[in-house]
Amino acid sequence: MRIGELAALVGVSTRTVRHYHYLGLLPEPDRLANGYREYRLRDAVVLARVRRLAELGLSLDEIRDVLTDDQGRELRDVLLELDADLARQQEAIVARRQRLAALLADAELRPDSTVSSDMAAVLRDLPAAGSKFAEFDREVLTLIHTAAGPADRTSFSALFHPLTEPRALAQTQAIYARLDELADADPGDPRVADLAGDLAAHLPDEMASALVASVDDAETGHWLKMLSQELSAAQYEAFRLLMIMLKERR
Amino acid sequence: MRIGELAALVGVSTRTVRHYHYLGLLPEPDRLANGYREYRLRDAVVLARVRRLAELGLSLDEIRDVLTDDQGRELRDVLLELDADLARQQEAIVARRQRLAALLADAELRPDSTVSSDMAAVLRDLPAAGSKFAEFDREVLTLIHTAAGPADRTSFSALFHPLTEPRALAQTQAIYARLDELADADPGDPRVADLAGDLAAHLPDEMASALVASVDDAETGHWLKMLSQELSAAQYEAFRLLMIMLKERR
DNA sequence: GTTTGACCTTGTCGTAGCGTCAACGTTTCT
DNA sequence: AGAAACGTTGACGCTACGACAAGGTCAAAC
Repeated sequence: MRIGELAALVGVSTRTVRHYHYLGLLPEPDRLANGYREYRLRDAVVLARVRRLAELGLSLDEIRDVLTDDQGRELRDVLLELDADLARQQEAIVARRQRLAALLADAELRPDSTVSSDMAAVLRDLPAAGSKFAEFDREVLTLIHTAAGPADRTSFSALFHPLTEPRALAQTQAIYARLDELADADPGDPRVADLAGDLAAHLPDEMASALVASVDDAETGHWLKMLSQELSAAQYEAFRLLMIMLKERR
Repeated sequence: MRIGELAALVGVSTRTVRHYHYLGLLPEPDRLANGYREYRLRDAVVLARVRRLAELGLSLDEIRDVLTDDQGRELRDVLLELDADLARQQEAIVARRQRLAALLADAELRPDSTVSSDMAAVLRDLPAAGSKFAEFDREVLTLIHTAAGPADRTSFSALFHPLTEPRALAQTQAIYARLDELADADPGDPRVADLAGDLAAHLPDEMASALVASVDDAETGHWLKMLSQELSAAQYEAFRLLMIMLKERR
C-alpha cells in the first residue's frame, strides 16, 4: 500500500499521515527503491486507532501517550479527564447560547444587555435610544459593573435606580437629550447653566452626596476625572456648575 | 490610563490589548512623550465591548466587522450564525460524550467498541482477551467496517456472526489460542496441519465459499494478500493449507 | 518516444489568539 | 542610587493540519 491508498482507506489526507509520522504517532514504514513509503495492514490499523481517538477529542499528544503507555490505566484516566473537559465545554456553550438568546430577544440588539443581577434592571431601563450621551453612560456603567466588586455593584445600581423609575424616566430622558445638544455648544451657552440647575434638582439626595464625596476620594475621584475628560467643553462646564450646586446643597 | 491599568480594568493581559491594536479592533491611542500609550475611558469601553463579544464566541475578525459596520443588521446575522454554530458544536460534544460513555462502560476499555450496528455485536462477542491474533482480527474488522460501504458491512458481519454464537464461541477461542502458538513456530510444525484441519471444520460453509471466492476477486483478493502478509511463516502455511482444503470442499 | 496526468518526495508558510521570552528604556519606591 | 515594576517593539511557540512550491516516478495515451 502506498500513502494515498492508506489515507483513502482510513479517510484522512496524505498530509495527515505524514504529520502523524512527524509526531511519532505512526511509525515510518519501509521505503521502496524509489523512496515511496510502503505500508502494511498494521499501519492502517494503527492509523485507524489514532483517528478514532482523535475524533473523540483527544489531542495528538495525549494519543501518543496512550499508544506508547498502552496499558489501560492511562487510557481510562485520559478518557475520564476528557469527559470532564467536554462537560465543561458543554456548560460553557449552554451559557453562551443563553446570553445569545437574551441578546437576540432584545429588539434593539444592544450588546451590553448581557450583565446580570440588579444592574441589569438599570441598564434595561436607562433610555439609550438615540442619545449618544446615554449610550455612553450605559457602556460606562456596564464597564464599572464588570470591573467592580459585588459591593460596589449593588451600591451603584441603588444610586442609579431612582433615575429609571417610571415617574422620573421622562425627565431623565429629557436631560439626556439636552446633554446631547451641548455636545457642540459653547461653554458660555445659556443652556449650560439651565441644564445644570435642572439636573441638580433632578438628582436624588443620595446620588448628590455620593457625587460630592467621590471628588475627594482617591479611587472614585480618579474615575470621575476620567469620565469628565470625555465631556465636551460645554458639558464639562455644566458638570462643574452642577458640582458647585451640589456642594452648596450639602 | 496606561496599558497595564486598562488591561487590569477590563480583565485581559497587556499582550491582548496590543494584539487588538495590531488587528485594528482597538484604535491606537495617543502616545505620551516617553512613547507610552495613554488610554481614555472610551478605549476601556470599546475594549470591554470587544471582550463581551469575544466571550460569546465570535472570532476577532467577526468582531471587527461588527464594530466597523456597526449597524445592527450585521450584528444580528452574525449572532444568528454563531448560535447555529454553537448548536452544532453542542451536538458534536453530546455525540462524543456518548461514545466516551460507551467506551468507559466497557470494562475492558477496548478503543474499538465505538462502531455501530450489527458489526458491533460481532466485535463485542469476538474473544479478544489475551489473544494477539484475535485482537488484530478485531482491529482489522473494525477497519473494514469503517472503510467499507453499508452493503459490505452487513455481509461481513453475517459471515462472522456464526463464529461468535454461544455454541461455537469456545471453539473459536481455542483456535485463536492455537493460532497464537504458531506465531514463532516452524512452518513444518505438525500443529500447523492440525490447526488447518480443525479450522476448516470449524468454518461455516458460507464463510468457506466466501473465502475461496475472495481469492479470485481483484478487490477482496488484494485485501486477503495484505492480511496474509501479517501472518508469521507457520500461520501463513496454515492459511495456505486451509485454502486448499476449502477449495477441495467446494 | 514522449507527453500527460496521477502519484510520490521534502520543505515552507499560514491559520487564531494570544503566552512567553528577549533586549531594552522609564517610572517609581525605598 | 539601585531595584522593582512598569513600558516599548520584535520574534518565536502552540494545534492539527491545508495549501502551496519544486521537484522525482510511474503508467497509460498519443
